[in-house]
Amino acid sequence: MYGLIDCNNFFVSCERVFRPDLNGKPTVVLSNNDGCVIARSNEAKALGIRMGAPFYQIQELIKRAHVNVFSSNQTLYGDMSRRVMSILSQLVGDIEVYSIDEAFLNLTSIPDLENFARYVAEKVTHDTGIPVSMGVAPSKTLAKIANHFAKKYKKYNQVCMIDTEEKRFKALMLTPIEEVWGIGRRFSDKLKRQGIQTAYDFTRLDRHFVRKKMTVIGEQLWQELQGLPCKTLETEAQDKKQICVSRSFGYPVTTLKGMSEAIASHAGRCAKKLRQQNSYAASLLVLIQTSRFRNDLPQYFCNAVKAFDTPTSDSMEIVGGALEALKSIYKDGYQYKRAGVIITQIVPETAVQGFLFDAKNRLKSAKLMATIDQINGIYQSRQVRLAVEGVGLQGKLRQELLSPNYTTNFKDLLIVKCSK
DNA sequence: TCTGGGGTCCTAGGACCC
DNA sequence: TCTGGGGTCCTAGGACCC
Repeated sequence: MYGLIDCNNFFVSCERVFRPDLNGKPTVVLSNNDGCVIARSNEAKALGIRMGAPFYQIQELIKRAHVNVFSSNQTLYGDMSRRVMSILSQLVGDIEVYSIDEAFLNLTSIPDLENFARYVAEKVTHDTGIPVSMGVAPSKTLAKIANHFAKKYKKYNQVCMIDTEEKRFKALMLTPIEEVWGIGRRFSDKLKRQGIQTAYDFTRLDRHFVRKKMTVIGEQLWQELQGLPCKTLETEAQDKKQICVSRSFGYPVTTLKGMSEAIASHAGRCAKKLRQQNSYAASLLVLIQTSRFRNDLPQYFCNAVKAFDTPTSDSMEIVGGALEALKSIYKDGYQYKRAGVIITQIVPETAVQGFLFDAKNRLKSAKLMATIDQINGIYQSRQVRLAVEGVGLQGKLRQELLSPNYTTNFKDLLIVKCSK
């Protein structure tokens, strides 16, 4: 059996741990640049605030209903996530960290499953302050559905089990097809046109028909919903096949110098992530864009690829390559809104193919990078970086409603006062 | 004025090989 | 008139996830 544990309204819950006065009050968390809503408390959902709603469009409602608003504090959420996952690892052993707020658990051979699941959920909430829901079922896809019920209906008291055929049928019939994990907009529209409304209807389709229309992915889904597990638990973090850092700017960028700083900084971050998984990259892509929402301004979307003769993880080479690519596509006269760097053709350390005419002292560069990473590791920051990266992203982001880094910065530690 | 960021997998089709 | 058969690798595009 699989368990899926999922933190409720995660980003909002993180803020509430340190601001208990917000419990019961409508609260939302915004994306980068305070652009749109990416997390909502139940009270905010009840007000009709949509996921992804642009912030400026709901200003009035926010004021009228006294909604509490936060900028994205990824440092805080990342740290809270780490705490949740570490408790889960201690209790279960076999876990797959699926996203910042979700994990699959291997619950095979646990005797009193329901009580155990309840204990895990309560323990996480007790130790971190984050409310969670747990779904338990014979496949990951069914565990997702069970989790959904646990979250939606209070009577489940955090835990929903799909452990009999009767419960499975009932759950499938109550699940609209578009809510199934792995069915997005396109497939749900297509299926509905064929009269498929629920997950149950989907399981009644002919297997070969599903395979033909929705590839192996659809076929796997079909089997998982029957209670036949196809997706296994991936307990080891896999190396990334591509690494991407991209950001929208808080304010338009109109100069090559400004754009170079952003690209250099993104490339530097990519290189650091690449070294963290001990990999090397043979190619990167730089992209720059104007705002697609500004029809009144001239638009320009462009990207360029830079290939390396020898796969590298050296920040100087990667940043240099990215800037070279940028120069080949940059044009004056536009208000740029977004820039990004994507590293591709990633190979592990053991599979690096050398280049016959390579003139670079790779040993020396590796030592330098290791030293930089070590220094930055101590402070959990990027204090040491290339000068071309400038002051980095912080100056270009808009984050007007940022909460303190309660758990990662001494200056932001809460002070508890004892009253006499 | 103002609309996020980072990933994965699969398939079809083109280029190329013998 | 008629134009093989079997493969690999790469990329673009589609679909999906949180």
